[in-house]
Amino acid sequence: MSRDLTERQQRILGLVIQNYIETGTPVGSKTLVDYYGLDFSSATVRNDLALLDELGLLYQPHTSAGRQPTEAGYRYFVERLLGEFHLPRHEQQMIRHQFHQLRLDMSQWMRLAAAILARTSLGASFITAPQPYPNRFKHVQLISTRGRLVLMILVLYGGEVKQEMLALAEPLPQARLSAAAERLNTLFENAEVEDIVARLGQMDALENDVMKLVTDILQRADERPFSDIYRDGLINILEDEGTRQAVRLLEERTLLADVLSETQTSSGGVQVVIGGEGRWEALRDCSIILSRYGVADRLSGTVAVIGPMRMPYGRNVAAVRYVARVMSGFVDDYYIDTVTDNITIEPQLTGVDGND
Amino acid sequence: MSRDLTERQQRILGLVIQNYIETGTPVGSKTLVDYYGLDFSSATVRNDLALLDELGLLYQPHTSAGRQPTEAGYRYFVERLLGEFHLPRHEQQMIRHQFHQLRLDMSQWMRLAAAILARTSLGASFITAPQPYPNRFKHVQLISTRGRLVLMILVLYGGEVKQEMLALAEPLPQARLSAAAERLNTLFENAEVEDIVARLGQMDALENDVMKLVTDILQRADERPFSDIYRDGLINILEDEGTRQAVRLLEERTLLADVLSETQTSSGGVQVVIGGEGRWEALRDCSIILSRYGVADRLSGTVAVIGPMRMPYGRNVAAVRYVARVMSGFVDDYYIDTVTDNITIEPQLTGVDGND
DNA sequence: CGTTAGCACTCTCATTGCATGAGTGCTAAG
DNA sequence: CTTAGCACTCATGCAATGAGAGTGCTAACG
Repeated sequence: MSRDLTERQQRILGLVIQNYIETGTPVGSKTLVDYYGLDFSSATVRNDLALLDELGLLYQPHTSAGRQPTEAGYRYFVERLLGEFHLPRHEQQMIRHQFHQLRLDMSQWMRLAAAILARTSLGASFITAPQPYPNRFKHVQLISTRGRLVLMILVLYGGEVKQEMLALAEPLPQARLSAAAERLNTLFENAEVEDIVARLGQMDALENDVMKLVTDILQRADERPFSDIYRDGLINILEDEGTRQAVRLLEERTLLADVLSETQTSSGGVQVVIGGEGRWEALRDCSIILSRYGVADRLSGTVAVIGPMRMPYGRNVAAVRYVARVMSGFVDDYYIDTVTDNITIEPQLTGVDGND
Repeated sequence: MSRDLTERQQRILGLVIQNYIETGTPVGSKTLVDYYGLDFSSATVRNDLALLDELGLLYQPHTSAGRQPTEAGYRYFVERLLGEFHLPRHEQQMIRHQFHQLRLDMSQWMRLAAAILARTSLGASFITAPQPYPNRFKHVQLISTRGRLVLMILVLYGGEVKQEMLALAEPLPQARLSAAAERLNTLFENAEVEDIVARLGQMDALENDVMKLVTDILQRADERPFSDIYRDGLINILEDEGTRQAVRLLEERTLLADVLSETQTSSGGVQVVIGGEGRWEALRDCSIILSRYGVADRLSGTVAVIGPMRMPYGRNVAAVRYVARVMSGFVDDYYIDTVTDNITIEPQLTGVDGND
């Protein structure tokens, strides 16, 4: 850490990592010189390797083996050596094209986003639905079904639609239900949970039941975020025992919530979590590339790629950034909001400019 | 196949399979006699083993090893040797209790059903949403959002709720949208796709646009069924290379659709697919236990457990059967339908009675 | 004729020893 | 500071070996 690396040392570090990412085997001084036609000798390289080893950026799995990157090595690589990289134009085009095949439905977009990332990264991917903050009431609809059962459909600002059955004390005609819904819609337009809670008990039984259920749903949505999530490419990370553990992240909502809340606290940069950062055992051998998307502070979700620590960072960061940007565009264009001066999240890699 | 097995041979076959399921290692004649205190000698057992081997029910991985079941062996076991088995009362109670903690929402039920099966089977599980047949229009709602954008919410008989944005030619006030929705609701009450298609072009522009989108959605739902599916317990099947392949089934919708359409053609029995039945390469080393649930022929989904061929069939069949029954109850009680004389699917194992 | 004891035989699996070679660190010279 | 040379280390692959589990077969038995 302390002193900065010389240019040659940086170059050697970069080549080791690049080669290790390609081949998966520890890389030695001779390989390095031969393969990349370096204009200094293997002995020189050895000296630098020893230094990088001492700095904790590289290590050898055993005495007579070549070097491979440590977590710190990857981190140095990602933060300082990874140049600007964008998806080739035609790939961008293809992605945009696929999105434009779809109709205007967030769940379809999310599914496709996950699929695209899984395919281009050869890792697993996930994407969480844009969470509005705070949740606000937009519209409720009551649909008479059978006997005392009523289907309640709740629309929130942000565009989320929740549905749930409601059992009445006695059957009521659809007209009565529609009237109640209409009244509630004008009464609670744009209300937050607290507003609704405060006014419970001031309505008739039906309306009160409905709004009670609405508050339940809203509170639940706050307590258990990230419930709406699409995954893909699991099959890609099942080969190695190490990456396989990452499936936990995708299956256990608590772990996912934990990771998501500890990262991405800041704005819209692409963030790279390497080797679980010592905090998440299940991610010990994995890296996650994630980015927020949506409308900053108001309506944002996370899109991510998970793969082995040994992954093509340049390419994958670019893919995540691009997909996040496309999704941000959709959210900005099509999502329901009260105001129109949205500021779409523009994913960048920390400190690196993300224009294309 | 030809001749029936003697009682002793059946018993030996059963014990071999039972022991193999427990230990995972090929089981030999001596182990069998010692472990289960059989009242005939190991030589006798050897003779029978040789016969069972010849019949293709058992095989030895190599000359000097014990026997283990073939696919045919498992099949014989499941179909003819597997006695009636039910979940212990307290487990049933616990499961019911967990369901009653939830509110009346199909997606929550499905999520829980998958979770319960994953936990009790120690395998992977999935459950598809009840598919109504045929899809019929119940209710549409148009919600003005921002500019020309309208959120359309479509409710189908069966209770499925679809949402999608609709871009109008020009902005319209909410009152106009509500009026149109109301008209469409009376006009198309209970209509199937064909009815709607037939009447396209007989309405004003707005109504036509809406119903065009509705038909699109309905047709798409028919073409790509099983889109609403919950999985759980993937982590349980990742250890063995063999079972790991089954993840494909859970990730690739086409494969899943293929398997589901080729099985469960009949009514509500619990069905066991062993080793892919020669048809599905990815399932070569797996077994699937599946059951329909819901309302026969009208509104049914599938619930299933996937695990290694070497799985505790008795227990898992019981679990699937029980969960399917509970879910059938929910569908019967709470789902929207035009008629009320539903016939809930009662899962049984083929030929075996499933009352409890 | 079905069952059982005895026995030779087969084949896997774990262990050991050994040779190979990649890659290192160190030293001394350029 | 860089480089050539060299002794050294250690994982890996291969062959040989022994132990043990389990078999099939034969002959005796009720």
